[in-house]
Amino acid sequence: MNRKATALDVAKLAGVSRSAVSLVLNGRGDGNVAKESQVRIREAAATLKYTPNAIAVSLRNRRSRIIGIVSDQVVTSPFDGNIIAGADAVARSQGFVTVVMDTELDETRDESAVATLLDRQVDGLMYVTVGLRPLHVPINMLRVPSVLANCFDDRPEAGVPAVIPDEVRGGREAATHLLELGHRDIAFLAGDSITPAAPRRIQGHRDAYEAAGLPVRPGRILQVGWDIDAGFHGAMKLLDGVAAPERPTAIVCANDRGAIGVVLAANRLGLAIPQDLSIMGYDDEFRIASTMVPALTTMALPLREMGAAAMTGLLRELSEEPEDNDDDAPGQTLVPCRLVVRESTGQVPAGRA
Amino acid sequence: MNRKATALDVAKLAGVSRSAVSLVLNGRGDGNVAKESQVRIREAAATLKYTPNAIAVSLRNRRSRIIGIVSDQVVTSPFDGNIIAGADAVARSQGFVTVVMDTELDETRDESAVATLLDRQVDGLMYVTVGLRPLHVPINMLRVPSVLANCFDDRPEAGVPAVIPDEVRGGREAATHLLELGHRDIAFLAGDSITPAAPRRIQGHRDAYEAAGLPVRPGRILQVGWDIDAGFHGAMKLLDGVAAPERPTAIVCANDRGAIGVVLAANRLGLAIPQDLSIMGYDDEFRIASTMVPALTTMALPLREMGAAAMTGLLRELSEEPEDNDDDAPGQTLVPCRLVVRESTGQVPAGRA
DNA sequence: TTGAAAGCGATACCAC
DNA sequence: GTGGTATCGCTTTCAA
Repeated sequence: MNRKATALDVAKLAGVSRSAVSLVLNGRGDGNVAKESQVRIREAAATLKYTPNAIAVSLRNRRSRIIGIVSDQVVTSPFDGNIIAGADAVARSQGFVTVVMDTELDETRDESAVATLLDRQVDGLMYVTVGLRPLHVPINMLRVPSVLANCFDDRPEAGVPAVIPDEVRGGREAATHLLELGHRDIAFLAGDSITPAAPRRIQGHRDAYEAAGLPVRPGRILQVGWDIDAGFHGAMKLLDGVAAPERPTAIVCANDRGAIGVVLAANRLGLAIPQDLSIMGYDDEFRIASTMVPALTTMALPLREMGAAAMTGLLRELSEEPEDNDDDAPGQTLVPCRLVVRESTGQVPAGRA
Repeated sequence: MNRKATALDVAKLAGVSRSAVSLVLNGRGDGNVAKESQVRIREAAATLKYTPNAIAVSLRNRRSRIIGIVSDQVVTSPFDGNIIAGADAVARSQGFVTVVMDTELDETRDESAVATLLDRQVDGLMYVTVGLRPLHVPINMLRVPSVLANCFDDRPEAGVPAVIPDEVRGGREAATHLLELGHRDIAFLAGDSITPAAPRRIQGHRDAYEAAGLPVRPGRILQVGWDIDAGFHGAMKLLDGVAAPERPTAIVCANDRGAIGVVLAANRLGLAIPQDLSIMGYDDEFRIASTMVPALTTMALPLREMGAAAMTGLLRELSEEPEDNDDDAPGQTLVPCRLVVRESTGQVPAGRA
């Protein structure tokens, strides 16, 4: 198997021309090529293990069936890889291949990554980020159909459709879950105010309280950060040395890592979960939330769905392109989060309802 | 900017032929093209924002400057993404682009992923896995220069070079760190016996004891699994209801997640870390080990280095290929792990030395 | 020093 | 029905 077989090799072996080979192997044989020849061509292709040279096909057709994915740090970081997985699954199911380029958070590489991808004649582009955030869309992305996943254009005039999680609703449903368990004094350990996810989740939290006709107790919403130690210290501030009646009966964290910190703190203080304190995470991080002790109730981000939705929209745009109708501009698509109830949340302690 | 500029457009604008454009833009202008024309060509290229069509170049040169990366679940899972990051950095620095295809652990997709990549005319292939493991190398990988990262050929006759972490040494150095702190009764919560990492780390652990002339206490090596709950239950087995003199003074975990479980258990039992118990993780997982409370001492896997080493070797093979000399077959390259000392390990408690 | 021409491998139109 | 041929964009001889 020295060199790959070409269409010409197949044609020779089958005793026909390469045009015939092309037609038959692309399913347009009937009505153009004699049945008999078709069989011979297929046999020849099989014996030679012929597969078309995708590069040549791309050059000829001026489309590569490649979707370029630019990621800020999805590959490097442990987060949000399922966005790419979801996108790739959809792409693959339609005969597309995805090419991922990770800029490792170096924004100066954005344009060059897009340029490289464009030079490779990608048919479309997707930009994926770790964590919801505004994005300064690389100008060259506008040259081909594009979509944003987990981020949105920082210029209002937009133009590039975005698929993002419905964070407000997620925050609302998280709070609602706890309110339904009888909790009234719920603390919220948010990430930071820089990323849009935290304020949106907080907004949802407030919405839930409002819908229940209850006031959010002052000082119950703290922006502490996204890591284990942030959750730990935030929880200590809320719980350590505080008399039981003054303690929140539940803590919602900005993510599962923060929740780990809260559990760590609760363990140290001798508080039982969920009997003394209910704890919720956010993200449903793979093999973190489900394996915690106790297993974490959490709000799962719809990562796969987001990736799939973004890719589906992009591929649709690709196939519709000839018409070039902008009137169905999708703008932002909000994908709902999923509440996953496990063991870390329970009924409010007696006397605190 | 409707269609991208081609070499012909540049040639017209500069008033020369496309051959001249090609020569100049590929650095072989001197001695072939008049200085004056060279300037005009460069100017024309700049004004037209000309960049060569990579697809056409690939077809013509019969090499794509693309390295295909097949991953079992590196993209999807939160682990080991830095192998790809390290590999990509090296590839990019040499003008190559990497294309990642993730099979999501579906081995039946291995061959088709390789075939797809081969159809795209990749110049080389890399297979990357999450966690060290033997790999049934897809047969078609042998058609182009290839390399394995974090895995190794399950058939001894091999042929495909592999870059893997030096797990035995890692286990040894972890144990040595604790022995140097005076610990004599060290427990090892290993993952499972299916993946080769656990037994190798255990081997290193035993080696360290042997080198120190000490016996490993029976029952101190438990294979419990890789997750938080595994570490928790393993630790409870070792610690709960056990009198202080009979408790191990240190616990080494197969990974950082297990260590989280051990800390959780220790907190519940009222044991202070590291005063009562030293705990070590393994992996130095991003924003886990460093943000734990207390911050975890851990054995960092050399992920970036592995990826970089694998890609460096692969690219070298690509450039050497003409000679086709197998005599420098690299076989397996072992990359050392890095001990990261933080707060979870300390001197052995008084009286337990 | 320059430009014309031959491919790289596949597709699709158009005569036959 | 069939096969010749132009074309995609670029590189690289080879004449002029």
